[in-house]
Amino acid sequence: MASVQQRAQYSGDIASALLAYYGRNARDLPWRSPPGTPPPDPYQVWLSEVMLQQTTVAAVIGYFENFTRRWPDFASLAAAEDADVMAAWAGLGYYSRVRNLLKCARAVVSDHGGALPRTAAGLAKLPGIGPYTAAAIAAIAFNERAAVVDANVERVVARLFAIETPLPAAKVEIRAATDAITPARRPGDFAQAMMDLGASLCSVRNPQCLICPLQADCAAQKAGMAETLPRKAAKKAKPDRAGTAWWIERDDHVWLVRRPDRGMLGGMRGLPDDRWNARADGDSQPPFAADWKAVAGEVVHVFTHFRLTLRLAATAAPIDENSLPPGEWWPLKSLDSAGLPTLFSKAAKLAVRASRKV
DNA sequence: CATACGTGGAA
DNA sequence: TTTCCAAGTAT
Repeated sequence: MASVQQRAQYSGDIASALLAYYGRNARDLPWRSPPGTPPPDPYQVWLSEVMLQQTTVAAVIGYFENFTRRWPDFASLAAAEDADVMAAWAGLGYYSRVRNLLKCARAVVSDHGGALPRTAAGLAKLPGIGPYTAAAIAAIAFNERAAVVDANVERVVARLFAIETPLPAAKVEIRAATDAITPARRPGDFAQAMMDLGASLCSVRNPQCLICPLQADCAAQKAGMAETLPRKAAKKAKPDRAGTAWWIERDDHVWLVRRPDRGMLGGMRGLPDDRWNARADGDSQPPFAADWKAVAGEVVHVFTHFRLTLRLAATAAPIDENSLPPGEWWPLKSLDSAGLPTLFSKAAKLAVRASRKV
């Protein structure tokens, strides 16, 4: 296998071939500027990169449009109400991202004069910005020659250099190889081109090597092993958990709570529940004594590391306000704007549907 | 280094 | 139906 030093002499060819490909095939995305043109607004680069963490382009586009319309810059986002921003993020997942998004916007305004730091090292000190996002913003918005390594780039680079070490152990080697082929000119276009390539031709399954612009440079293609790279450790099985949520209804309103900042769906609105979690079932204890009736049906929801079966129990009897957990009455007719994460959105639909039948 | 942390689409 | 996994970060 070629050393990183030996690889470096090929970097110009790889970058040139890739940038030429990008010039013809770049996807037109709302947070992008066309290939070879001045960089986009750093605020939009940052917002899109955070939204795109572990999230598909298709899922992000609508959220990006909504956020930039409501909060077009750091100042407006920093001044927004937490609950409004959290609700606008609902459904996108990984909710620590939106908590850190607000922290970051406020830090930019209060500690950085309203503008992002212009280097990857400076960016990486901000909440929610790790090694990938720092490098991506620095390269795309500020033209820094930073090595941008996401899952797409890991796959492309592992194949280019036939790196057979399994992930995550291979990360150090992959990052060095990425750095060696990253050009000083147009590093942002190069990074986005690598990610576009990984998202299209250099896919996990059935890579289209025969029409790949880097085919001539690809060691894995030469060895006939492209589809087998990168190697990864096997995944663990997801445990099954069960829990109960409590549907408390009065005068066409339902009682919603705000979840603790830490842990699952942290900081988001939700139905009161019996504290189910990844390690244990809920305790089935209702928040107060009442005539609880099981709602027909259940919600099955799959999280990253466990599968939850959520049952629903409802009460509409006269309710002692003092016995309710901290929360708020939410009008049933505007439940869509409550910003419920998908688990509770499913549960609410179940409850509403069941009550209509009765 | 391992684990917690969402969601929906594709095969 | 099941499995994989996507522009990762924080701890």
